[in-house]
Amino acid sequence: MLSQATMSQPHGAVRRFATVPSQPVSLNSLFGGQPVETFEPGTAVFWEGDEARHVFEVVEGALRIFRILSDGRRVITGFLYPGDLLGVSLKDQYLYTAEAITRTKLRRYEHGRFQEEINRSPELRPQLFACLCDEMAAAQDQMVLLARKSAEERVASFLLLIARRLGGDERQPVIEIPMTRLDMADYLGLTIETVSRTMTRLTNCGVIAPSSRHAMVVRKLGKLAMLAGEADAGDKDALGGRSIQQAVWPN
Amino acid sequence: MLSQATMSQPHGAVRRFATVPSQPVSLNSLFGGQPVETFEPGTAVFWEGDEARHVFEVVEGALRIFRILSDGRRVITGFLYPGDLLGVSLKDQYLYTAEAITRTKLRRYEHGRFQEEINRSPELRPQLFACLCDEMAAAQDQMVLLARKSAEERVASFLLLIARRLGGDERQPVIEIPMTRLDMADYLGLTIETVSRTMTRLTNCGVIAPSSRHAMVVRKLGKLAMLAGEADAGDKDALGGRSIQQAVWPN
DNA sequence: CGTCGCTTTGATTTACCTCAACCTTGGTGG
DNA sequence: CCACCAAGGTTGAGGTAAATCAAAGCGACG
Repeated sequence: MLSQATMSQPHGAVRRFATVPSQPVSLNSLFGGQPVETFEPGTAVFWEGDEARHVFEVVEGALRIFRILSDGRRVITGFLYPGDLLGVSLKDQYLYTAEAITRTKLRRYEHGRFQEEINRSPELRPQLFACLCDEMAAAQDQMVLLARKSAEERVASFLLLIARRLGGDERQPVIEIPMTRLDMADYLGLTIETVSRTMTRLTNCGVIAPSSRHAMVVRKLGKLAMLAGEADAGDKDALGGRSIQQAVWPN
Repeated sequence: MLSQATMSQPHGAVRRFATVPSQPVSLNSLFGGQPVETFEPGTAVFWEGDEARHVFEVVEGALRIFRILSDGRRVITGFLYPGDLLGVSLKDQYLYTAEAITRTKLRRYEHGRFQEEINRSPELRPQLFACLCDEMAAAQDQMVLLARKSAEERVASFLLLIARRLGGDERQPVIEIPMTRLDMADYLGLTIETVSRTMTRLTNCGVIAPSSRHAMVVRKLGKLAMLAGEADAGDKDALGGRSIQQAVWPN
């Protein structure tokens, strides 16, 4: 819904679409001429295993990217927002399904031509490379979350990610959560019940204050960061910087 | 980076160092002229947060790639073997620590020059791109494993990955496992005890037969694949192919 | 106003973790 | 050559976080 972009997320691409100055060639500007296509909530843009014919740019809305195990277990490997690119990872088949969460608008670019453009432009290449690296970094964060974090830390990490993404630097950001509890659960490797209980607990602690089912105010951003287990911890607002290695830490 | 890439499905590119034909320019051939450096078991090649000055090629041995949470929890995000590249992922800081598991030999390339070479060569570029994509695919497999698989499925998946990697197509591959149980546990998001118990169970079922602490024979590859929960399931030998889209599929 | 999908809350179960003891292996030195 | 030791690995008993099972609350929409 909101049109801000940038959050290194699996499959995402970063890049701010809205505020492109026009002259400089950016990845997103590539899509400028393409017609906008609309996808209703719950509809798939493509399926895992489909031949990978296009690259997409998210113009508006939100999508989930997921894979499904043979017995139905679903794993959401990422969410996409305006400005993100979709389907860049090549191979000749898509390796995940992409589905619209809200009503979503996309621009499409033929895969081969996309590759050509990238190849041709020495400006675009490093941008794409940087995108992939952000994506890789996000994937690693997610592996850390899934491998070693508790339910509370997972939910807190998720909310924090969203808050930083579209809450900007505000101390008590209002955040929109377009996805359902089931989406969150499948992203965080939990069940809906556990997600729900954890959110309730966060509410009772005064860390968050829900305004509707899909929106809330983060009242204690610093506390949320602490709960997320990311070692930045400062009580007020965290500096986005990835702070590393402090083996021992009070607080 | 290119860390866990190799572990998944050899997409061909950049893999195996040994079988490079010599004339054609390959990513690995770039490192040809560089001197070989040796790292003793347990020593770090670089630390998370270090300024990313070099890209490395693994010539011999095995490494672990990991991150550590503030309270000491460790997550191994990948293992590297001969032919793999390390540190490709840019940013200006390494975002994980790389440590030798066995005595390891590496070749080093200065980061900036590596970038230049890549930029210059229209042959190398797609190779690097393919590498990153393999890596991304592997990261996603790992997310699926961590988010939704049981302990048994995790261990089975891990053994299967190794078996396919260095066991070739044999039906009862002999596999070497250079890492300790703790490494496996931190890679699979489990504890050593659970890994140990699970391996014992697999042994009792006749699926594997340990020959030493760090080597074993996989006696029932098909069964292992089934236990790994990867939907290939066939009772005999699985076709390495990634089977996809089972949304609706009798199997 | 009733129905349907999503969410919350509660009671119970369970897979995995934790704690603790013991066993194996490989290296070292007497 | 064997006794000893330390590090890594296995096995067992018990605890717990999260899953599962079950029931109700809450909106939105026809």
